[in-house]
Amino acid sequence: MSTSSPSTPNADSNKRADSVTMSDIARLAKVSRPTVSIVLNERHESIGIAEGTRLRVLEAARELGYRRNALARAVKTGRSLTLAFLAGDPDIEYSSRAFSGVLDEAEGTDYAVQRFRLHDKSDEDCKVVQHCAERRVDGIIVNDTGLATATELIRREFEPQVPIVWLDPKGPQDWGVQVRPRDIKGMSDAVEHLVELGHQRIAFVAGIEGVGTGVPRVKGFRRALEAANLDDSLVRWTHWEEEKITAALHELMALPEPPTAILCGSDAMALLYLRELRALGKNVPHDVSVMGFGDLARVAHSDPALSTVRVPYNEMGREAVRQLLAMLEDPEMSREHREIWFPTELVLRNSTAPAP
Amino acid sequence: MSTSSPSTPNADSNKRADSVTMSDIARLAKVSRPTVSIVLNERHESIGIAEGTRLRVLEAARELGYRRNALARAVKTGRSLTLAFLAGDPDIEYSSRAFSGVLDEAEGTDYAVQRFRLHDKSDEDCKVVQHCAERRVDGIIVNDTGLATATELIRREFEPQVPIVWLDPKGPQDWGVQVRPRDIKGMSDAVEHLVELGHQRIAFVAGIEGVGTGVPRVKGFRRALEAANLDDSLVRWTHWEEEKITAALHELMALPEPPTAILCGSDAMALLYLRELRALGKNVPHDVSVMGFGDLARVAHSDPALSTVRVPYNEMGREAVRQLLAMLEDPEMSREHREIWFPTELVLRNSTAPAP
DNA sequence: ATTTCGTTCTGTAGTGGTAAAATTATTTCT
DNA sequence: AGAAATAATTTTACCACTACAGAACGAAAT
Repeated sequence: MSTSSPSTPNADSNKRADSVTMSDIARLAKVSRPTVSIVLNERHESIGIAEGTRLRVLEAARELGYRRNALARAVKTGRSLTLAFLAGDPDIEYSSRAFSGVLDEAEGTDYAVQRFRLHDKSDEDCKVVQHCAERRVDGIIVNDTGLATATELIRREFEPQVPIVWLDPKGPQDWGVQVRPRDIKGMSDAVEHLVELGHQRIAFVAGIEGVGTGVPRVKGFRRALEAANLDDSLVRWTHWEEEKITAALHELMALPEPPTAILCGSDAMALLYLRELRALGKNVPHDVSVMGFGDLARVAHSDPALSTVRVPYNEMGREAVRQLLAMLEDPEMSREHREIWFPTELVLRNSTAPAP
Repeated sequence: MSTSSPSTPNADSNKRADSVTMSDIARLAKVSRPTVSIVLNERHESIGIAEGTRLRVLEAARELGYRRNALARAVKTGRSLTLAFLAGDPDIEYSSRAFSGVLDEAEGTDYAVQRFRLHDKSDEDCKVVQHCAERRVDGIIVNDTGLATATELIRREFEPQVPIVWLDPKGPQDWGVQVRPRDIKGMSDAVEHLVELGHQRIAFVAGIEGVGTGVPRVKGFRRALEAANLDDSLVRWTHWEEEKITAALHELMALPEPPTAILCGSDAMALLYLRELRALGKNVPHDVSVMGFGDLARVAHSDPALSTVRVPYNEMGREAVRQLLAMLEDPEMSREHREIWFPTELVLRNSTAPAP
């Protein structure tokens, strides 16, 4: 047998440095492995372990520098103590703020968070979702999925086994647990603020017609203007392309009776308009008031500082985790269809002023 | 094939997550469990499985909707196929850009990424690091650790078992694999640019003296000014507090011979100065040139658009993963002390102009 | 026909842990 | 003191999977 073994040098280097196991502790503390398990998981309340033994095990664990093996544990218990956060690129502020909230809330629990990136391209997303499934995550938070196919993909893969929370999903959805901002209310608050300032001609420039956050925001816009008996015809859809966004502004300002206030579908758009209006020789806020939506960190430092509607992404991320944990506690909760609404907040800075 | 009955193979959900296992496939395909393992892991090249058997297993797996259990696999193989990314808050753009690169590069491999948050508070970080250790991650990327204690904590926990890559560590470090930007070169490039524009009085406002990124950047600043035979005395340290940053600007501009160009330790500071200089009635860039450092996404849209030094965080994140994977391939590499330097790039926009 | 060989597959024994039943040790009660 | 009750451990089994030795089989070589 050992006469002609191929001399591969993988004899010991191939094996990963094997860490300390419960068996090692058991040997040192002169107890059985399950005893170690009971002690280290603090199940001695219900099982009963002599104090002396307990301390001996603890001491042995400390001495050997033992770290629990969450993987092995997960195999047996069927719970990986891992949550998945599926979203687009991490350097988009909306999703990173939500993610920050997720980490906030996950901290202090035993859950770790795995980050997966969605692409809105169904074949790549399919792989990501499978990858996620193979990890046996206990719960899933999905943020920022524009594509209906991804939604369906995720649903098919995980429902009803794995609880899912939809964080600010882009469209309406008649199933699952959803955490959403009160976009309608947020926008109508913004309109009311402008109306109070005496504005009569108010425009709203949104993203893609009929899709995403624009829909409820336009609804809020129209609702508030109707309530104030004002013209709600100044809605423009732009597809988020910078040229089209700029074109929309130029078109509005070239109107015989141009708007005295412009609401933007996003903060990014509002920042662009601040610059663009300056280029047009308009003073914000004295000639035109501008408001954004979202309250990105940077809009507090624009010039003028942007008035906007704060969407509490961070808190929403926290809530998503809370919901998930509740569903893990009580599987019955997973079956319910729930929508949790988060209030937005009017943030008034210097880009809004009384109508000229 | 497509006429398979929609019969659910496992009993009603009395048990929590009873997913399909290899045993189920083995039963259906009438082979043993190891055979299934060989087929599904595509080890048939070296083991040898008849094509008919292989297809039968594959078909059975498809029919049952099998998903590999990465956890169980990890327990046996000792590799979790998971990387950890330790950093501060995810909504800091620097770290989220690096994280984006990490995800870019991890995609397409079998590795998933777990995100842990560091706090620069040693007791909380200690818990995080332990948590991370329990997950048996295969490799670790650490970004943005200001505190030396965290560095030491991580080192003690994981070295030399688990390969670590330090992504833009804040201080010098004589061990481990480090991925760093060429701060010195970046700053001296910036100075050279200003010198070419005819500036003679150039100031640099940095963060905390002797700590972090300010150190190499000041070095680059001094080096370039010396080379140009210019005064390098206009260095100010501010501790990153907004009032102190502003105070530094006022102090500089009140000088008998105020600087005609100001280099900032960060983009955020530069944006603040843009606003502050406008308030002082100065025109940027005609009266004063301003440059940032980092190239945050938003500085392209400031007014004027900020000239800055791009730090390729995304690419650095990618490199960190590549380094980690290389170390996992060849454990010998983990022992080396390596520094990988990434070139910065001068990004010239509209906040710099010839000296008045 | 026997040996040799290679392919294809299975049996067995892990991996590190947990759960529950079974066993042993220690009290308590009569 | 002996039985019963209780506490403290251990034994056994299992989780889903992988590694490896070796068995079963047929084909080629002798």
